[in-house]
Amino acid sequence: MNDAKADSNITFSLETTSGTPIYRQIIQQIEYAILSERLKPGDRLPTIRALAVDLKINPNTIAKAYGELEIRGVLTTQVGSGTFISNKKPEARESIEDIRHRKIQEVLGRFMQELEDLGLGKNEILSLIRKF
Amino acid sequence: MNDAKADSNITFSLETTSGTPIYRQIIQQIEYAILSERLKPGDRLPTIRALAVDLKINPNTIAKAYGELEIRGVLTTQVGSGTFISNKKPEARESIEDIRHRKIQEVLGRFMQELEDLGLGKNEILSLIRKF
Amino acid sequence: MNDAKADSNITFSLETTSGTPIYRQIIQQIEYAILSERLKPGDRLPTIRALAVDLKINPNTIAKAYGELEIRGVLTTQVGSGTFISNKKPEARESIEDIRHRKIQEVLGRFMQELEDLGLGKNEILSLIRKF
Amino acid sequence: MNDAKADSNITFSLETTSGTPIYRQIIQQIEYAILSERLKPGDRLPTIRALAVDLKINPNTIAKAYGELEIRGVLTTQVGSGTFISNKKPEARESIEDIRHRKIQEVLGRFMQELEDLGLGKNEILSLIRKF
DNA sequence: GTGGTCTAGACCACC
DNA sequence: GTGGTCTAGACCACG
Repeated sequence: MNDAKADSNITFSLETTSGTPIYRQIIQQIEYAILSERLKPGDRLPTIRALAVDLKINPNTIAKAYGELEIRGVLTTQVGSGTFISNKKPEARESIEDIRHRKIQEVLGRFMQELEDLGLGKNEILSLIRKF
Repeated sequence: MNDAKADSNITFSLETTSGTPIYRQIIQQIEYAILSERLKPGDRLPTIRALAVDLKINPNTIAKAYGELEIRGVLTTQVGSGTFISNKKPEARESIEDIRHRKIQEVLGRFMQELEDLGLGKNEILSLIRKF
Repeated sequence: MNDAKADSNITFSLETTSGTPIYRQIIQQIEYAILSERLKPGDRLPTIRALAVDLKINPNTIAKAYGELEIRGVLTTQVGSGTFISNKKPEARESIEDIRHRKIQEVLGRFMQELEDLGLGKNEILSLIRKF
Repeated sequence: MNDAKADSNITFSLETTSGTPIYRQIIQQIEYAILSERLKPGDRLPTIRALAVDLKINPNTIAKAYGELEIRGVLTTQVGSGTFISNKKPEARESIEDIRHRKIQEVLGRFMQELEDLGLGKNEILSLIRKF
Protein backbone atom coordinates (compact mmCIF):
# COMPACT_ATOMS: atom_id res chain seq x y z
CA MET A 1 0.00 0.00 0.00
CA ASN A 2 1.03 3.45 -0.82
CA ASP A 3 -0.88 6.48 0.42
CA ALA A 4 -0.48 10.15 -0.33
CA LYS A 5 -2.36 13.22 0.68
CA ALA A 6 -2.32 15.74 -2.13
CA ASP A 7 -3.06 19.44 -2.29
CA SER A 8 -6.48 18.96 -0.86
CA ASN A 9 -9.75 17.13 -1.06
CA ILE A 10 -8.28 13.87 -2.31
CA THR A 11 -6.02 11.23 -0.88
CA PHE A 12 -4.81 8.46 -3.12
CA SER A 13 -4.39 4.94 -1.92
CA LEU A 14 -2.64 2.57 -4.30
CA GLU A 15 -2.59 -1.17 -4.21
CA THR A 16 0.48 -2.24 -6.16
CA THR A 17 -0.05 -5.96 -5.79
CA SER A 18 -3.67 -6.28 -6.88
CA GLY A 19 -3.08 -6.52 -10.60
CA THR A 20 -5.24 -3.47 -11.24
CA PRO A 21 -3.12 -1.01 -13.22
CA ILE A 22 -2.03 1.95 -11.19
CA TYR A 23 -3.36 4.50 -13.65
CA ARG A 24 -6.80 2.87 -13.45
CA GLN A 25 -6.76 3.10 -9.67
CA ILE A 26 -5.98 6.79 -9.93
CA ILE A 27 -8.75 7.35 -12.46
CA GLN A 28 -11.25 5.52 -10.32
CA GLN A 29 -10.32 7.41 -7.19
CA ILE A 30 -10.67 10.76 -8.93
CA GLU A 31 -14.01 9.74 -10.42
CA TYR A 32 -15.31 8.51 -7.11
CA ALA A 33 -14.20 11.71 -5.39
CA ILE A 34 -16.16 13.69 -7.97
CA LEU A 35 -19.19 11.46 -7.67
CA SER A 36 -19.17 11.84 -3.90
CA GLU A 37 -18.60 15.60 -4.32
CA ARG A 38 -15.33 15.74 -2.43
CA LEU A 39 -13.98 17.20 -5.65
CA LYS A 40 -16.06 19.86 -7.39
CA PRO A 41 -15.78 21.72 -10.70
CA GLY A 42 -12.88 24.13 -10.58
CA ASP A 43 -10.92 22.25 -7.91
CA ARG A 44 -7.23 21.93 -8.62
CA LEU A 45 -5.63 18.50 -8.71
CA PRO A 46 -2.11 17.85 -7.48
CA THR A 47 0.57 18.35 -10.11
CA ILE A 48 1.84 15.29 -11.89
CA ARG A 49 5.32 15.72 -10.47
CA ALA A 50 4.25 16.29 -6.91
CA LEU A 51 1.93 13.34 -6.98
CA ALA A 52 4.56 11.13 -8.59
CA VAL A 53 6.93 11.93 -5.75
CA ASP A 54 4.26 11.35 -3.09
CA LEU A 55 3.08 8.06 -4.52
CA LYS A 56 6.58 6.98 -5.54
CA ILE A 57 5.48 6.08 -9.04
CA ASN A 58 6.42 7.06 -12.56
CA PRO A 59 5.09 10.50 -13.61
CA ASN A 60 4.02 8.94 -16.91
CA THR A 61 1.52 6.82 -15.07
CA ILE A 62 -0.17 9.88 -13.57
CA ALA A 63 0.02 11.69 -16.87
CA LYS A 64 -1.79 8.78 -18.46
CA ALA A 65 -4.56 8.89 -15.85
CA TYR A 66 -4.99 12.65 -16.14
CA GLY A 67 -4.81 12.40 -19.91
CA GLU A 68 -7.58 9.86 -20.11
CA LEU A 69 -9.79 11.91 -17.82
CA GLU A 70 -9.09 14.97 -19.93
CA ILE A 71 -10.13 13.11 -23.08
CA ARG A 72 -13.34 12.20 -21.31
CA GLY A 73 -13.90 15.84 -20.40
CA VAL A 74 -13.62 15.26 -16.67
CA LEU A 75 -10.44 17.31 -16.26
CA THR A 76 -9.05 20.39 -17.95
CA THR A 77 -5.40 21.32 -18.03
CA GLN A 78 -4.28 24.92 -18.16
CA VAL A 79 -0.66 25.06 -19.14
CA GLY A 80 1.25 26.89 -16.50
CA SER A 81 -1.34 26.68 -13.80
CA GLY A 82 -2.33 23.05 -13.39
CA THR A 83 -5.07 20.50 -13.85
CA PHE A 84 -8.64 21.17 -12.77
CA ILE A 85 -12.00 19.47 -12.50
CA SER A 86 -14.04 20.52 -15.53
CA ASN A 87 -17.13 22.65 -15.21
CA LYS A 88 -19.14 20.63 -17.62
CA LYS A 89 -19.24 17.09 -18.86
CA PRO A 90 -20.12 17.80 -22.52
CA GLU A 91 -21.57 14.40 -23.36
CA ALA A 92 -23.21 13.81 -20.02
CA ARG A 93 -26.60 12.25 -20.43
CA GLU A 94 -26.73 11.19 -16.80
CA SER A 95 -26.55 13.39 -13.76
CA ILE A 96 -23.67 12.92 -11.35
CA GLU A 97 -26.06 11.36 -8.90
CA ASP A 98 -27.27 8.86 -11.47
CA ILE A 99 -23.72 7.86 -12.34
CA ARG A 100 -22.88 7.55 -8.68
CA HIS A 101 -25.83 5.29 -8.06
CA ARG A 102 -24.95 3.16 -11.01
CA LYS A 103 -21.36 2.79 -9.76
CA ILE A 104 -22.59 1.93 -6.30
CA GLN A 105 -24.85 -0.75 -7.72
CA GLU A 106 -21.96 -2.17 -9.77
CA VAL A 107 -19.64 -2.33 -6.79
CA LEU A 108 -22.37 -3.77 -4.63
CA GLY A 109 -23.31 -6.41 -7.18
CA ARG A 110 -19.74 -7.56 -7.67
CA PHE A 111 -19.19 -7.66 -3.93
CA MET A 112 -22.34 -9.63 -3.13
CA GLN A 113 -21.49 -12.12 -5.88
CA GLU A 114 -17.96 -12.65 -4.59
CA LEU A 115 -19.03 -13.14 -1.00
CA GLU A 116 -21.79 -15.49 -2.08
CA ASP A 117 -19.16 -17.45 -4.03
CA LEU A 118 -17.21 -17.59 -0.78
CA GLY A 119 -20.21 -19.16 0.88
CA LEU A 120 -21.62 -16.22 2.82
CA GLY A 121 -25.31 -15.37 3.17
CA LYS A 122 -26.77 -11.90 3.54
CA ASN A 123 -26.98 -12.05 7.32
CA GLU A 124 -23.36 -13.07 7.66
CA ILE A 125 -22.37 -10.22 5.37
CA LEU A 126 -24.35 -7.71 7.42
CA SER A 127 -22.77 -8.99 10.58
CA LEU A 128 -19.26 -8.69 9.11
CA ILE A 129 -19.84 -5.12 8.04
CA ARG A 130 -21.17 -4.15 11.44
CA LYS A 131 -17.93 -5.38 12.95
CA PHE A 132 -15.79 -3.74 10.27
CA MET B 1 -23.62 -11.50 -17.89
CA ASN B 2 -23.28 -15.04 -18.85
CA ASP B 3 -24.22 -17.92 -16.60
CA ALA B 4 -23.73 -21.62 -16.95
CA LYS B 5 -24.65 -24.52 -14.80
CA ALA B 6 -22.09 -27.24 -15.29
CA ASP B 7 -21.91 -30.91 -14.34
CA SER B 8 -22.60 -30.09 -10.77
CA ASN B 9 -21.45 -28.16 -7.78
CA ILE B 10 -20.36 -25.09 -9.64
CA THR B 11 -22.09 -22.46 -11.70
CA PHE B 12 -19.96 -19.93 -13.51
CA SER B 13 -21.02 -16.36 -13.91
CA LEU B 14 -18.93 -14.19 -16.20
CA GLU B 15 -18.88 -10.44 -16.32
CA THR B 16 -17.57 -9.52 -19.74
CA THR B 17 -17.59 -5.78 -19.21
CA SER B 18 -15.60 -5.54 -16.00
CA GLY B 19 -12.15 -5.62 -17.51
CA THR B 20 -11.20 -8.64 -15.41
CA PRO B 21 -9.93 -11.31 -17.80
CA ILE B 22 -12.36 -14.15 -18.30
CA TYR B 23 -9.82 -16.80 -17.35
CA ARG B 24 -9.15 -14.99 -14.04
CA GLN B 25 -12.85 -14.93 -13.25
CA ILE B 26 -13.01 -18.67 -13.85
CA ILE B 27 -9.97 -19.26 -11.64
CA GLN B 28 -11.45 -17.16 -8.87
CA GLN B 29 -14.81 -18.88 -9.00
CA ILE B 30 -13.21 -22.31 -8.80
CA GLU B 31 -11.01 -21.22 -5.90
CA TYR B 32 -13.95 -19.73 -4.05
CA ALA B 33 -16.04 -22.85 -4.64
CA ILE B 34 -13.25 -24.90 -3.10
CA LEU B 35 -12.88 -22.52 -0.17
CA SER B 36 -16.59 -22.66 0.53
CA GLU B 37 -16.49 -26.45 0.11
CA ARG B 38 -18.97 -26.63 -2.73
CA LEU B 39 -16.13 -28.35 -4.59
CA LYS B 40 -14.17 -31.04 -2.78
CA PRO B 41 -11.09 -33.10 -3.62
CA GLY B 42 -11.88 -35.61 -6.35
CA ASP B 43 -14.82 -33.65 -7.77
CA ARG B 44 -14.86 -33.47 -11.52
CA LEU B 45 -15.02 -30.10 -13.22
CA PRO B 46 -17.01 -29.54 -16.39
CA THR B 47 -15.09 -30.51 -19.49
CA ILE B 48 -13.30 -27.74 -21.29
CA ARG B 49 -15.41 -28.11 -24.37
CA ALA B 50 -18.76 -28.35 -22.64
CA LEU B 51 -18.01 -25.31 -20.53
CA ALA B 52 -16.84 -23.41 -23.60
CA VAL B 53 -20.18 -24.06 -25.23
CA ASP B 54 -22.15 -23.14 -22.11
CA LEU B 55 -20.25 -19.92 -21.50
CA LYS B 56 -19.99 -19.16 -25.20
CA ILE B 57 -16.25 -18.60 -25.04
CA ASN B 58 -13.24 -20.19 -26.68
CA PRO B 59 -12.10 -23.53 -25.19
CA ASN B 60 -8.54 -22.21 -24.98
CA THR B 61 -9.66 -19.61 -22.47
CA ILE B 62 -10.96 -22.30 -20.15
CA ALA B 63 -7.90 -24.43 -20.78
CA LYS B 64 -5.79 -21.49 -19.67
CA ALA B 65 -7.73 -21.18 -16.41
CA TYR B 66 -7.59 -24.91 -15.71
CA GLY B 67 -3.92 -24.94 -16.69
CA GLU B 68 -2.93 -22.27 -14.21
CA LEU B 69 -4.78 -24.06 -11.43
CA GLU B 70 -3.06 -27.29 -12.39
CA ILE B 71 0.38 -25.65 -12.20
CA ARG B 72 -0.57 -24.36 -8.77
CA GLY B 73 -1.55 -27.88 -7.72
CA VAL B 74 -5.23 -27.08 -7.24
CA LEU B 75 -6.44 -29.26 -10.10
CA THR B 76 -5.31 -32.52 -11.65
CA THR B 77 -6.05 -33.53 -15.19
CA GLN B 78 -6.40 -37.01 -16.55
CA VAL B 79 -6.40 -36.81 -20.30
CA GLY B 80 -9.28 -38.83 -21.58
CA SER B 81 -11.33 -38.59 -18.44
CA GLY B 82 -11.37 -34.98 -17.33
CA THR B 83 -10.20 -32.42 -14.81
CA PHE B 84 -10.50 -32.91 -11.07
CA ILE B 85 -9.97 -31.11 -7.79
CA SER B 86 -6.63 -32.26 -6.34
CA ASN B 87 -6.53 -34.28 -3.19
CA LYS B 88 -3.79 -32.39 -1.50
CA LYS B 89 -2.25 -28.98 -1.52
CA PRO B 90 1.24 -30.08 -0.52
CA GLU B 91 2.61 -26.73 0.64
CA ALA B 92 -0.52 -25.69 2.48
CA ARG B 93 0.33 -24.24 5.83
CA GLU B 94 -3.08 -22.69 6.18
CA SER B 95 -6.34 -24.54 6.51
CA ILE B 96 -9.05 -23.96 3.94
CA GLU B 97 -11.01 -22.10 6.60
CA ASP B 98 -8.09 -19.78 7.28
CA ILE B 99 -7.64 -19.01 3.61
CA ARG B 100 -11.37 -18.47 3.23
CA HIS B 101 -11.42 -16.01 6.08
CA ARG B 102 -8.44 -14.17 4.68
CA LYS B 103 -10.13 -13.88 1.28
CA ILE B 104 -13.34 -12.67 2.86
CA GLN B 105 -11.44 -9.97 4.69
CA GLU B 106 -9.70 -8.95 1.47
CA VAL B 107 -12.94 -8.71 -0.47
CA LEU B 108 -14.59 -6.86 2.37
CA GLY B 109 -11.74 -4.39 2.72
CA ARG B 110 -11.70 -3.61 -0.97
CA PHE B 111 -15.45 -3.16 -0.97
CA MET B 112 -15.60 -0.88 2.05
CA GLN B 113 -12.83 1.25 0.56
CA GLU B 114 -14.60 1.60 -2.77
CA LEU B 115 -17.94 2.49 -1.25
CA GLU B 116 -16.30 4.95 1.10
CA ASP B 117 -14.63 6.52 -1.95
CA LEU B 118 -18.12 6.79 -3.41
CA GLY B 119 -19.20 8.70 -0.34
CA LEU B 120 -21.12 6.04 1.56
CA GLY B 121 -20.99 5.54 5.32
CA LYS B 122 -21.40 2.25 7.13
CA ASN B 123 -25.07 2.74 7.87
CA GLU B 124 -25.88 3.51 4.28
CA ILE B 125 -23.97 0.41 3.20
CA LEU B 126 -25.87 -1.74 5.66
CA SER B 127 -29.13 -0.33 4.41
CA LEU B 128 -28.23 -1.02 0.78
CA ILE B 129 -27.34 -4.61 1.52
CA ARG B 130 -30.55 -5.21 3.41
CA LYS B 131 -32.42 -4.11 0.30
CA PHE B 132 -30.22 -6.09 -2.07
CA MET C 1 17.95 -28.80 -34.02
CA ASN C 2 17.44 -25.16 -33.62
CA ASP C 3 19.76 -22.92 -31.66
CA ALA C 4 19.45 -19.32 -30.66
CA LYS C 5 21.67 -17.01 -28.72
CA ALA C 6 19.53 -14.50 -26.92
CA ASP C 7 20.23 -11.22 -25.14
CA SER C 8 22.79 -12.86 -22.96
CA ASN C 9 23.43 -15.61 -20.48
CA ILE C 10 21.24 -18.18 -22.13
CA THR C 11 21.22 -20.01 -25.42
CA PHE C 12 18.26 -22.16 -26.27
CA SER C 13 18.57 -25.38 -28.12
CA LEU C 14 15.36 -27.04 -29.29
CA GLU C 15 14.91 -30.60 -30.34
CA THR C 16 11.80 -30.70 -32.48
CA THR C 17 11.83 -34.43 -33.10
CA SER C 18 12.01 -35.69 -29.54
CA GLY C 19 8.34 -35.51 -28.69
CA THR C 20 9.05 -33.26 -25.72
CA PRO C 21 6.88 -30.16 -26.10
CA ILE C 22 8.80 -27.09 -27.14
CA TYR C 23 7.53 -25.02 -24.24
CA ARG C 24 8.74 -27.70 -21.79
CA GLN C 25 12.21 -27.64 -23.31
CA ILE C 26 12.31 -23.88 -22.87
CA ILE C 27 11.18 -24.17 -19.26
CA GLN C 28 13.81 -26.79 -18.52
CA GLN C 29 16.59 -24.80 -20.10
CA ILE C 30 15.69 -21.70 -18.11
CA GLU C 31 15.50 -23.73 -14.91
CA TYR C 32 18.83 -25.39 -15.55
CA ALA C 33 20.44 -22.04 -16.38
CA ILE C 34 19.23 -20.75 -13.03
CA LEU C 35 20.43 -23.84 -11.19
CA SER C 36 23.87 -23.54 -12.75
CA GLU C 37 23.83 -19.81 -11.99
CA ARG C 38 24.21 -18.66 -15.55
CA LEU C 39 20.98 -16.76 -14.91
CA LYS C 40 20.66 -14.83 -11.66
CA PRO C 41 17.84 -12.90 -9.99
CA GLY C 42 17.12 -9.71 -11.89
CA ASP C 43 18.53 -10.94 -15.19
CA ARG C 44 16.39 -10.12 -18.18
CA LEU C 45 15.26 -12.89 -20.48
CA PRO C 46 15.01 -12.41 -24.22
CA THR C 47 11.73 -10.82 -25.26
CA ILE C 48 9.01 -13.17 -26.35
CA ARG C 49 8.98 -11.83 -29.87
CA ALA C 50 12.71 -11.73 -30.38
CA LEU C 51 13.06 -15.29 -29.13
CA ALA C 52 10.18 -16.41 -31.34
CA VAL C 53 12.01 -15.05 -34.35
CA ASP C 54 15.32 -16.60 -33.31
CA LEU C 55 13.85 -20.01 -32.59
CA LYS C 56 11.45 -19.80 -35.54
CA ILE C 57 8.45 -20.70 -33.41
CA ASN C 58 5.20 -18.99 -32.50
CA PRO C 59 5.43 -16.27 -29.82
CA ASN C 60 2.54 -17.91 -27.95
CA THR C 61 4.68 -20.97 -27.34
CA ILE C 62 7.32 -18.90 -25.58
CA ALA C 63 4.63 -16.95 -23.74
CA LYS C 64 3.32 -20.27 -22.44
CA ALA C 65 6.74 -21.26 -21.13
CA TYR C 66 7.35 -17.87 -19.51
CA GLY C 67 3.80 -17.92 -18.16
CA GLU C 68 4.23 -21.24 -16.38
CA LEU C 69 7.47 -20.08 -14.81
CA GLU C 70 5.78 -16.89 -13.70
CA ILE C 71 2.96 -18.82 -12.02
CA ARG C 72 5.62 -20.88 -10.27
CA GLY C 73 7.31 -17.70 -9.07
CA VAL C 74 10.51 -18.25 -11.03
CA LEU C 75 10.02 -15.30 -13.36
CA THR C 76 8.47 -11.87 -13.04
CA THR C 77 7.12 -9.90 -15.95
CA GLN C 78 6.90 -6.16 -16.26
CA VAL C 79 4.71 -5.36 -19.21
CA GLY C 80 6.47 -2.83 -21.32
CA SER C 81 9.94 -3.71 -20.16
CA GLY C 82 10.32 -7.45 -20.27
CA THR C 83 10.61 -10.68 -18.32
CA PHE C 84 13.06 -11.17 -15.46
CA ILE C 85 14.36 -13.83 -13.10
CA SER C 86 12.59 -13.40 -9.75
CA ASN C 87 14.49 -12.31 -6.70
CA LYS C 88 13.05 -14.82 -4.33
CA LYS C 89 11.54 -18.24 -4.36
CA PRO C 90 9.39 -17.81 -1.28
CA GLU C 91 8.66 -21.45 -0.54
CA ALA C 92 12.16 -22.70 -1.20
CA ARG C 93 13.30 -25.07 1.49
CA GLU C 94 16.16 -26.34 -0.61
CA SER C 95 19.14 -24.35 -1.73
CA ILE C 96 19.84 -23.95 -5.42
CA GLU C 97 22.81 -26.26 -5.01
CA ASP C 98 20.66 -28.97 -3.44
CA ILE C 99 18.11 -28.74 -6.23
CA ARG C 100 20.86 -28.81 -8.80
CA HIS C 101 22.37 -31.92 -7.31
CA ARG C 102 19.01 -33.61 -7.19
CA LYS C 103 18.36 -32.79 -10.84
CA ILE C 104 21.79 -34.08 -11.81
CA GLN C 105 21.09 -37.35 -10.05
CA GLU C 106 17.73 -37.64 -11.80
CA VAL C 107 19.20 -37.02 -15.24
CA LEU C 108 22.06 -39.39 -14.51
CA GLY C 109 19.74 -42.14 -13.29
CA ARG C 110 17.49 -41.90 -16.32
CA PHE C 111 20.49 -41.95 -18.62
CA MET C 112 22.20 -44.94 -17.02
CA GLN C 113 18.92 -46.86 -17.13
CA GLU C 114 18.37 -46.13 -20.81
CA LEU C 115 21.89 -47.04 -21.83
CA GLU C 116 21.74 -50.19 -19.76
CA ASP C 117 18.50 -51.06 -21.57
CA LEU C 118 20.45 -50.58 -24.79
CA GLY C 119 22.98 -53.13 -23.58
CA LEU C 120 25.84 -50.89 -22.49
CA GLY C 121 27.94 -51.42 -19.39
CA LYS C 122 29.58 -48.73 -17.32
CA ASN C 123 32.95 -49.03 -19.03
CA GLU C 124 31.45 -48.71 -22.48
CA ILE C 125 29.54 -45.65 -21.33
CA LEU C 126 32.69 -44.06 -19.94
CA SER C 127 34.48 -44.75 -23.18
CA LEU C 128 31.68 -43.20 -25.26
CA ILE C 129 31.68 -40.05 -23.18
CA ARG C 130 35.44 -39.65 -23.43
CA LYS C 131 35.05 -39.68 -27.21
CA PHE C 132 32.03 -37.37 -27.20
CA MET D 1 8.66 -46.70 -9.72
CA ASN D 2 7.10 -49.91 -10.64
CA ASP D 3 9.14 -52.95 -11.64
CA ALA D 4 8.09 -56.30 -12.96
CA LYS D 5 9.97 -59.35 -14.14
CA ALA D 6 8.01 -61.05 -16.88
CA ASP D 7 8.26 -64.53 -18.41
CA SER D 8 11.87 -64.03 -19.23
CA ASN D 9 14.48 -61.88 -20.82
CA ILE D 10 12.82 -58.62 -20.07
CA THR D 11 12.05 -56.66 -16.94
CA PHE D 12 9.95 -53.53 -17.21
CA SER D 13 10.59 -50.51 -15.11
CA LEU D 14 7.95 -47.79 -15.25
CA GLU D 15 8.22 -44.23 -14.15
CA THR D 16 4.69 -43.02 -13.55
CA THR D 17 5.61 -39.50 -12.59
CA SER D 18 7.87 -38.56 -15.48
CA GLY D 19 5.21 -37.43 -17.90
CA THR D 20 6.32 -39.96 -20.49
CA PRO D 21 3.26 -42.02 -21.41
CA ILE D 22 3.39 -45.51 -20.00
CA TYR D 23 2.78 -47.18 -23.34
CA ARG D 24 5.79 -45.32 -24.78
CA GLN D 25 7.99 -46.51 -21.94
CA ILE D 26 6.94 -50.09 -22.65
CA ILE D 27 7.60 -49.70 -26.36
CA GLN D 28 11.01 -48.23 -25.72
CA GLN D 29 12.00 -50.93 -23.30
CA ILE D 30 11.00 -53.68 -25.71
CA GLU D 31 12.85 -51.98 -28.55
CA TYR D 32 15.95 -51.51 -26.48
CA ALA D 33 15.85 -55.14 -25.35
CA ILE D 34 15.74 -56.17 -28.99
CA LEU D 35 18.53 -53.79 -29.97
CA SER D 36 20.72 -55.15 -27.20
CA GLU D 37 19.73 -58.68 -28.17
CA ARG D 38 18.24 -59.64 -24.84
CA LEU D 39 15.12 -60.37 -26.89
CA LYS D 40 15.55 -62.28 -30.14
CA PRO D 41 13.19 -63.23 -32.98
CA GLY D 42 10.75 -65.86 -31.81
CA ASP D 43 10.96 -64.95 -28.12
CA ARG D 44 7.62 -64.85 -26.38
CA LEU D 45 6.54 -61.70 -24.58
CA PRO D 46 4.52 -61.75 -21.38
CA THR D 47 0.76 -61.85 -21.93
CA ILE D 48 -1.09 -58.58 -21.72
CA ARG D 49 -3.07 -59.69 -18.69
CA ALA D 50 -0.11 -61.06 -16.77
CA LEU D 51 1.93 -57.97 -17.42
CA ALA D 52 -0.97 -55.70 -16.50
CA VAL D 53 -1.21 -57.43 -13.14
CA ASP D 54 2.55 -57.29 -12.57
CA LEU D 55 2.86 -53.63 -13.48
CA LYS D 56 -0.46 -52.70 -11.90
CA ILE D 57 -1.62 -50.81 -14.96
CA ASN D 58 -4.55 -50.95 -17.34
CA PRO D 59 -4.34 -53.86 -19.84
CA ASN D 60 -5.38 -51.43 -22.58
CA THR D 61 -2.12 -49.60 -22.11
CA ILE D 62 -0.08 -52.73 -22.78
CA ALA D 63 -2.36 -53.66 -25.66
CA LYS D 64 -1.64 -50.27 -27.18
CA ALA D 65 2.12 -50.75 -26.85
CA TYR D 66 2.02 -54.27 -28.32
CA GLY D 67 -0.36 -53.05 -31.01
CA GLU D 68 1.91 -50.30 -32.15
CA LEU D 69 4.90 -52.63 -32.27
CA GLU D 70 2.86 -55.11 -34.25
CA ILE D 71 1.94 -52.42 -36.77
CA ARG D 72 5.62 -51.65 -37.10
CA GLY D 73 6.35 -55.33 -37.70
CA VAL D 74 8.39 -55.73 -34.54
CA LEU D 75 5.95 -58.14 -32.89
CA THR D 76 3.60 -60.82 -34.15
CA THR D 77 0.58 -62.08 -32.27
CA GLN D 78 -0.67 -65.60 -32.65
CA VAL D 79 -4.15 -65.85 -31.27
CA GLY D 80 -4.25 -68.48 -28.60
CA SER D 81 -0.53 -68.71 -28.02
CA GLY D 82 0.77 -65.19 -27.38
CA THR D 83 2.89 -62.37 -28.68
CA PHE D 84 6.32 -62.92 -30.15
CA ILE D 85 9.27 -61.01 -31.50
CA SER D 86 9.04 -61.05 -35.30
CA ASN D 87 11.54 -62.84 -37.46
CA LYS D 88 11.88 -60.06 -39.91
CA LYS D 89 11.55 -56.35 -39.98
CA PRO D 90 10.05 -55.96 -43.46
CA GLU D 91 10.97 -52.34 -44.09
CA ALA D 92 14.30 -52.43 -42.32
CA ARG D 93 16.88 -50.45 -44.19
CA GLU D 94 19.20 -50.36 -41.22
CA SER D 95 20.71 -53.28 -39.38
CA ILE D 96 19.85 -53.76 -35.74
CA GLU D 97 23.35 -52.67 -34.85
CA ASP D 98 22.97 -49.47 -36.84
CA ILE D 99 19.70 -48.65 -35.15
CA ARG D 100 21.18 -49.41 -31.78
CA HIS D 101 24.11 -47.12 -32.40
CA ARG D 102 21.82 -44.36 -33.55
CA LYS D 103 19.69 -44.70 -30.43
CA ILE D 104 22.78 -44.67 -28.25
CA GLN D 105 23.97 -41.49 -29.89
CA GLU D 106 20.57 -39.89 -29.40
CA VAL D 107 20.43 -40.77 -25.73
CA LEU D 108 24.03 -39.70 -25.24
CA GLY D 109 23.51 -36.38 -27.02
CA ARG D 110 20.43 -35.51 -25.01
CA PHE D 111 22.18 -36.47 -21.80
CA MET D 112 25.35 -34.49 -22.45
CA GLN D 113 23.27 -31.45 -23.38
CA GLU D 114 21.20 -31.65 -20.22
CA LEU D 115 24.19 -32.04 -17.94
CA GLU D 116 25.98 -29.22 -19.72
CA ASP D 117 22.88 -27.07 -19.17
CA LEU D 118 23.20 -28.00 -15.50
CA GLY D 119 26.74 -26.66 -15.53
CA LEU D 120 28.78 -29.86 -15.66
CA GLY D 121 31.86 -30.39 -17.76
CA LYS D 122 32.99 -33.68 -19.28
CA ASN D 123 35.37 -34.52 -16.46
CA GLU D 124 32.72 -34.01 -13.82
CA ILE D 125 30.36 -36.20 -15.80
CA LEU D 126 32.96 -38.97 -16.06
CA SER D 127 33.59 -38.75 -12.37
CA LEU D 128 29.90 -38.98 -11.53
CA ILE D 129 29.46 -42.06 -13.70
CA ARG D 130 32.43 -43.81 -12.13
CA LYS D 131 30.77 -43.34 -8.75
CA PHE D 132 27.34 -44.38 -10.02
C1' DG E 1 8.45 -1.21 -28.05
C1' DT E 2 6.94 -4.64 -24.13
C1' DG E 3 3.64 -8.59 -22.54
C1' DG E 4 -1.60 -10.07 -22.01
C1' DT E 5 -5.98 -11.76 -23.66
C1' DC E 6 -8.86 -14.00 -26.70
C1' DT E 7 -10.34 -16.28 -30.85
C1' DA E 8 -10.16 -19.88 -34.44
C1' DG E 9 -8.68 -23.90 -35.99
C1' DA E 10 -5.43 -27.90 -36.85
C1' DC E 11 -3.41 -31.98 -35.24
C1' DC E 12 -1.94 -35.17 -31.59
C1' DA E 13 -2.14 -38.33 -27.43
C1' DC E 14 -4.73 -40.97 -24.42
C1' DC E 15 -8.88 -43.81 -22.69
C1' DG F 1 -14.84 -38.83 -26.01
C1' DT F 2 -11.04 -36.33 -23.01
C1' DG F 3 -7.14 -32.68 -22.62
C1' DG F 4 -2.48 -30.96 -24.86
C1' DT F 5 0.28 -28.51 -28.22
C1' DC F 6 1.05 -25.27 -31.63
C1' DT F 7 0.03 -21.84 -35.07
C1' DA F 8 -1.89 -17.44 -36.77
C1' DG F 9 -3.65 -13.28 -36.04
C1' DA F 10 -6.43 -9.49 -33.78
C1' DC F 11 -6.75 -6.20 -30.25
C1' DC F 12 -5.54 -4.26 -25.70
C1' DA F 13 -2.64 -2.38 -21.82
C1' DC F 14 1.50 -0.42 -20.34
C1' DG F 15 5.94 2.57 -20.50
